[in-house]
Amino acid sequence: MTEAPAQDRGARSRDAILDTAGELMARYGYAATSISMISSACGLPTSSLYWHFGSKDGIYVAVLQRSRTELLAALPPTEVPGADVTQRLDTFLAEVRGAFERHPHGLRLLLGLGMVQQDASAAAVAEVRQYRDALVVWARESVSAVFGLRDRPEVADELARFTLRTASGTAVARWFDPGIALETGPLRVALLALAAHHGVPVRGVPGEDAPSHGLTNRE
Amino acid sequence: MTEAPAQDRGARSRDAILDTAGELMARYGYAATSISMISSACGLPTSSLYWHFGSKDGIYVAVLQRSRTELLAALPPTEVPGADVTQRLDTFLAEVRGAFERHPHGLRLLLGLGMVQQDASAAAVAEVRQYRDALVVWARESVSAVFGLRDRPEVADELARFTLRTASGTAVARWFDPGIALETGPLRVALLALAAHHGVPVRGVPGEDAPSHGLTNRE
DNA sequence: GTCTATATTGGGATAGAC
DNA sequence: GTCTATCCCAATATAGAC
Repeated sequence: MTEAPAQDRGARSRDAILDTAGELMARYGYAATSISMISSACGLPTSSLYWHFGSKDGIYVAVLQRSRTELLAALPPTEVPGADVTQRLDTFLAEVRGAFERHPHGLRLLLGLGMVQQDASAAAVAEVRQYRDALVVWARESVSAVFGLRDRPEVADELARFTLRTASGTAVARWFDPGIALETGPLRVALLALAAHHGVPVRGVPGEDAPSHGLTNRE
Repeated sequence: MTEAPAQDRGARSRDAILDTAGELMARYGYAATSISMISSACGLPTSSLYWHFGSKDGIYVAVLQRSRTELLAALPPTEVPGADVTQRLDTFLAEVRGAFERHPHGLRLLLGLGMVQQDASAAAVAEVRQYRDALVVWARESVSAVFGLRDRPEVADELARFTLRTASGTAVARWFDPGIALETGPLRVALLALAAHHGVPVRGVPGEDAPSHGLTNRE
């Protein structure tokens, strides 16, 4: 048991490095996170970090890649089940809220590391953009499925942007107040109103209040 | 004319330092912006920076202070003129959009510098929070005036948070796409729907589409 | 794959002439 | 108030034993 299962040692160290690096970079940002911080936080010498990832930049790219993979896997599938719009919307929002809760690092990484431009390599910048793009595509397809917008791509775009802006803004607010959760209640009302505003058929038309499915999420 | 007007030299240098420091810190964040970067960008030696501000931290605090003052001065007053809700809302959103456009650094600074915690002094952290708090108070009072919510503070809180989340999220999106503007059109629809959802009397009740005042702001 | 030790650059900050 | 020159240290990165 103390004898590590053969060559797993390397993989476990790799994961440990990524864990602590992700944690620190999400908290302090890329530039403010030093190799020695990571090293002392995870217990491995700096040379091990370099052996595994080659450079600080390499660590950053690897952290982003893993975060992207995990977050996308945690996000609800773009084919949302449900009979009508409000049902699908509630399912969708509940899952988004859950993913946002369980993976607080994703957006933080994009925020803190997004400010790179200068010292980051081309690979790093590319990975940041890919992360962002993946979220945009996911959001567009999801709202498209929820509201049935296959033939109204501009509307799907607008709703997706709106959802992502809210999520990003909440991630920012979280810096000041770590306890803050994604407020799906107001977002729900807003998305339904926006859809209706564009003439998208919605059963629970605004005017009559939306039924509270226990999703109102006010403190 | 080449002879500087007496003792103004110092003040002009001070402003120049704050200008370039603000620019750089908004772009790269606090940690990634070095003294030498600022020095060579504004043409003054590092010793001048230290003479004026004492430390990198001092520069940061001064930048934040000035940005806060300027942004708050540029934001619309919390007493919004207008006969009915939609009129006041349109005025309000137009001014917010304008301020957001003309002062792109404010939120960027809060984002990039917000990630400080570790190397920033207590004064710096305090200034960040004061900046944030000032924006929160302004937003709350503004929406309160727009929607007439003096007796519904929780509703004013929710609308204010929602507005700020959207603005923050847009500031984040701007990192990837510098051209992006605050989308007041969807925000307008959302705020009206949220108000109506809470039973706040609104003349242009949702269901009948809101009149486009040329504010729809879709690309 | 992991360790100790180290090379080397660039960072923040200061001294002191002008 | 501004300049040149410099100190000190932390940061990235590498060498080579184990």
